[in-house]
Amino acid sequence: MLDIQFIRQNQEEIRKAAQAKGLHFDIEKLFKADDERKTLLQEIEELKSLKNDINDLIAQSKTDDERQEVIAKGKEIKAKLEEREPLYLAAKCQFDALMVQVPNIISPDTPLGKSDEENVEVYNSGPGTQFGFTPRNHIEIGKILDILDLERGAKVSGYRGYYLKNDGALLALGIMMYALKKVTEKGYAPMIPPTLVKGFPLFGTGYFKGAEYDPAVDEVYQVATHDKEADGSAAKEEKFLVGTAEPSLLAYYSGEVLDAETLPLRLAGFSQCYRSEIGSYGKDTKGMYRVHEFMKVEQVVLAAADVEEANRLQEEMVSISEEMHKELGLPYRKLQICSGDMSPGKYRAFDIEAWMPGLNRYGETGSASNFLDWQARRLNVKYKDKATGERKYVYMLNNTALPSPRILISILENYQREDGSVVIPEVLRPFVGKSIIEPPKGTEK
RNA sequence: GGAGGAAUGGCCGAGUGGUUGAAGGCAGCAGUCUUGAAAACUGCAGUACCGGAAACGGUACCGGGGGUUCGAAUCCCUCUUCCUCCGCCA
Repeated sequence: MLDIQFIRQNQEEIRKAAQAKGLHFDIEKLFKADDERKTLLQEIEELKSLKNDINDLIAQSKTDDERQEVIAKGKEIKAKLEEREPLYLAAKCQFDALMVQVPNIISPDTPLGKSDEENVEVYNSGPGTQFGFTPRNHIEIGKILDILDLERGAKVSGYRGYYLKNDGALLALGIMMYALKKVTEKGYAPMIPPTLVKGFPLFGTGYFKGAEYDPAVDEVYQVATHDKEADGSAAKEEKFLVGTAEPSLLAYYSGEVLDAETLPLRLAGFSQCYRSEIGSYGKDTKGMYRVHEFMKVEQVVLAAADVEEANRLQEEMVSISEEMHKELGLPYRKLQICSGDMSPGKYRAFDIEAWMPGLNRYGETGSASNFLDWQARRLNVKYKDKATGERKYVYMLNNTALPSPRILISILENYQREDGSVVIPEVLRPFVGKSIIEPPKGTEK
């Protein structure tokens, strides 16, 4: 969400951003709704002002007749208000619905493009791992090493379900522990946030495509509502499963005014992540590349309202992800996301993609986004500017530190040897307790 | 799951239908006094939205939502959160 004043002052830029992102947004309709809302608001406030005068008139009235006259006047005003108020509410409702759809502007360095094919590679760590044999994919490796079971995963959990077993389980958690330690060293406060949340954190961060949750388009799981209507009280509770720690981490400060001196706030959350993948039927159907639940360490930053500072913090986060890819010895590249591949709220975005030999391509293992104040307005997080004493919305940014299963894919496939065994990257060895994962005895062919 | 209690400004805390955006206190800011500090005294101080170049004016806000009334912090309904006790349980 943006500020209506800002939208009016920067309408050309917003029009351009909407077009570049491939969104259809009628800005004139918004302005009309705003005008209508304001006209009605003024009318109502005037009536209310008259209504408030009644109190004084009552106090001044000396006789009972005078008093009755004033009360009659009050009744008249009340009737007028009752007629106007629904009109105002409808106008405001219309305005709010449009406001929520206004896309954020895009940074000047964002490449224009229609889809992910036009993302721009800004760094490449070099050619992928070379093998003296035909490399296997992580599914085959997982089977040989008895660390991944997709069949039973599907049996128990359903489509895209999986079990990580034995050293696979240790390796997955090791990746998480490694990432959490790394970002903690870099000054990000580690957190284990809730994954079962109310609607507002997801609305606030932009994970609901509209103003309300829509199971037909939103990639979010809704947990069955607990409906107590049977016993007379109509208590309903909507809960959702987060797809990343980002909503929980950012909503932590919702409704608060932060002390400017604490900014930038750097947080890192470890969480299980749930994704319905509702728009991805038939995409990446094999293995654990695209799954319904996985573990991830996510970083977020709440910063002062300064674009350059925010961009710098975004780069700081990306560089931490890059450092981890390097330490893990994974070939990777860095992409700047083009306008058409950016969600409405984003100002500037980068992806990290690790090389996955078994898939013979790069696969997304991280994404760093700068939203400026777009999320902070929805979540209502401000800070008090030290110099002016003014309250401003913070700028919010997020970045994948490491996602467990996708990094696991890249590790298994890059570190595989001809016999199916996998060398464990140095930095993860303390967590697994060994340097090589070998096929269980008696199973090698 | 059962039974009670509570929710007021940054904090504490008055206030049960009419100049209450809200007494009083603490903390905060500015000033007087002081060599400086403390103390004392004086003054200023909430947030959001609308109008305005500004000064300023208006409206709303006493956990959220709804209702009664000419008028609600105050009465009614409802939800949420917190506390206490009992029961149950990882």
